[in-house]
Amino acid sequence: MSTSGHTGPRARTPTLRDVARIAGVSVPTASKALNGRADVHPDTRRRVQDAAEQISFTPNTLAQAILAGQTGTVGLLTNDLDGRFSLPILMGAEDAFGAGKMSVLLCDAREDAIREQYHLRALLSRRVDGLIVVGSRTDPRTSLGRELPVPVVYAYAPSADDADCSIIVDNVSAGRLAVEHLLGLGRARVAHITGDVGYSAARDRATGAEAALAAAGLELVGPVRYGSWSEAWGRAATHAALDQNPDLDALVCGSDQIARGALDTLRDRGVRVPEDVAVIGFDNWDVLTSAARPPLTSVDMNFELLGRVAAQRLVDAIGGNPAHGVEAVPVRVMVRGSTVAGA
Amino acid sequence: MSTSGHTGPRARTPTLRDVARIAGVSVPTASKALNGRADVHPDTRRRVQDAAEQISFTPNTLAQAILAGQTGTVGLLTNDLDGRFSLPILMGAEDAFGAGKMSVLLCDAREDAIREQYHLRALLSRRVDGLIVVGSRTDPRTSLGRELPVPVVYAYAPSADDADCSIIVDNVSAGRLAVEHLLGLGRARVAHITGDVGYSAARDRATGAEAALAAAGLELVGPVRYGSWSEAWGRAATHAALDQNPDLDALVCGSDQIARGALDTLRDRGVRVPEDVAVIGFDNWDVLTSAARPPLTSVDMNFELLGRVAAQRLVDAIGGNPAHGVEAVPVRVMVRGSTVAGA
DNA sequence: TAGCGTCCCGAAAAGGGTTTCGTGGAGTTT
DNA sequence: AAACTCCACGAAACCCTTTTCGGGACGCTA
Repeated sequence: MSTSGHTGPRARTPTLRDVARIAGVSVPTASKALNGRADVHPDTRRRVQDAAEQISFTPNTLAQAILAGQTGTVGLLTNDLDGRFSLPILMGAEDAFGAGKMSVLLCDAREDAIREQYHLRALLSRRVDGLIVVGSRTDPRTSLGRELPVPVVYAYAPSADDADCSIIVDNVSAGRLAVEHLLGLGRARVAHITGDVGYSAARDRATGAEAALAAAGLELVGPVRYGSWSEAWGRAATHAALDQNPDLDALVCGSDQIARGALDTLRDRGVRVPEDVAVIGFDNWDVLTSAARPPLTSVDMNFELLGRVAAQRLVDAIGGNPAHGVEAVPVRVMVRGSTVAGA
Repeated sequence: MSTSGHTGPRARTPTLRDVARIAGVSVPTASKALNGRADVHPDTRRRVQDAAEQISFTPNTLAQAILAGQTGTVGLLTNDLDGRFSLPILMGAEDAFGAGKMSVLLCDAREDAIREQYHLRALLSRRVDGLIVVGSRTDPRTSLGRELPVPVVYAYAPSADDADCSIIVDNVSAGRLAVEHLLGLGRARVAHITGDVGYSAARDRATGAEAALAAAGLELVGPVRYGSWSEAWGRAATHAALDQNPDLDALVCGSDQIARGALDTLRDRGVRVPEDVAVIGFDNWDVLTSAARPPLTSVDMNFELLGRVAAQRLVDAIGGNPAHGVEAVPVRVMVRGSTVAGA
């Protein structure tokens, strides 16, 4: 019968008291020695450090947190972990926090208000120092309230309460930049195919696109074609757009998926990209853009930066400098072969 | 200059002592009242509950954890948050833990051993009750060691140490199931295009596919075509396969991306799918499969289940029943139009 | 009315760590 | 030798909660 440590009762994790006993000092002295405080004799400090090393002592962060009133943890309350927006935001935030000494508690509420409340209570009882709430759509969401004991930053989906701090992507700018990129390439007959009109992301991008055209004294070719965020819609709408306006020379597609569908239809109809029609998408989702034929130019919404900015604002708020209102993160055009040949 | 309460110094979070004071009882009595312990007069209990409600008291989980020696948190140490494998595993685990009262601390080591050690120390100092380590490849990884003070479950990438507990996807079965699906449809001339030969996932799937053919007295048409996990390779390899074996009637593609490339090439060459050639992919990545023309049949690797199983094994281990060795979760074929017309 | 049992409640300890403050000893000065 | 200073260490208090245990008040019985 094996009685190896591996299967036997797990050894109690060593405490500062163990370190102090081995080093032959009191617990407070051991604490001071390990934390680099003054008033400890160099020889004593070394003995304590050796003892700590010997038993692989790690200070119990929980005990420290109780004293300090700060846990060094933040809650990341997402609503659509599955979606492609939450993940890069989460990565950016994890990155920004991890660089400091913050740890991230992750919860997925899955768009369920009940579950969100449940997780909120759990996070608060764990005494997180702050909270980032990540939405799954750009449409405003209800605030968690002003009475929370910790600061909150809303990411992607802004809070409906302007007193809250929200970090969002700038969809109007994104639409504008997309069109400006096309205009800069000499295109002038631009059509727009996009997703569900119920999404403010779709409406905002259309607004930006039309504004950029208006600034150049132009208009969209044909109506804004709202539909769904799918390749199938991209294919169907592109057929319709070409049928109605055979002379269009650029397509702004509301998402990379729609753009992929558009590319397929253009290819099927023998329309050359980018020579005859330039195509641009949104989101810069690598798996879709780089594999397309030709590779797809896309507006990168900078989700990871958004996550980092949200984390930074939260750290600021925890430090006593809360921000209020909505802040938009800049976007950028990733140029590939669907707008510039050979790019 | 606003001096509203919102921007002022944040109120100290209420403690059990506050509740006790308001209710006019001692702290222990308040504790017993709120925790449903006996030996509390009903009237007293109600007074305490009212007081707690009144100041939105939430017990400090940290203090409870120090007493109990259990924090109710687990560490999720991923290496490729960006990849499409980690996320569903993470979701499954979050789901399984969240249903209990476990909270998840998320860290991303990004394939960096230094960063992994750093995060490991941070998690241990937070006294997590257990750890799930998610790899980014199916190839075995070095163990974190047997001397850790908490149980560890490895997910996706198994530990090289068989004494550890690892949960993996069954790539051999996946390859076998893919071929069996095709054989069941009456196909007999099956070619295999897959990704980087350096990935055990690619080799294992090929092994399973060849085994299933051998069991039916058949062989692969042409060699296993290893390449990269990209649409471009799928397109190129499909051309090569068709040139060498124009009579093939089924393509097993090592990933959905490769399969998308294959579909494009088949379409370009006027080969009908699934009538002339059936195509099957792996991973069942929705954005790729459902948007394909026709929709792509794919082997679902059940990542979310993998995450849930890993979470369950970890909970078992924390409860004193550790599992050892490697456990594979079952996979399943999601049938769509690329193998069965109209499906 | 003395004694006994119940029912509630609170004092004390525990858990791991940090901080404040007091004290003992050694070394220095007059 | 007495007085003083300074260094290094430890006792005690603290953070928040839970658990154990002791005891006061009360009602009931003999």
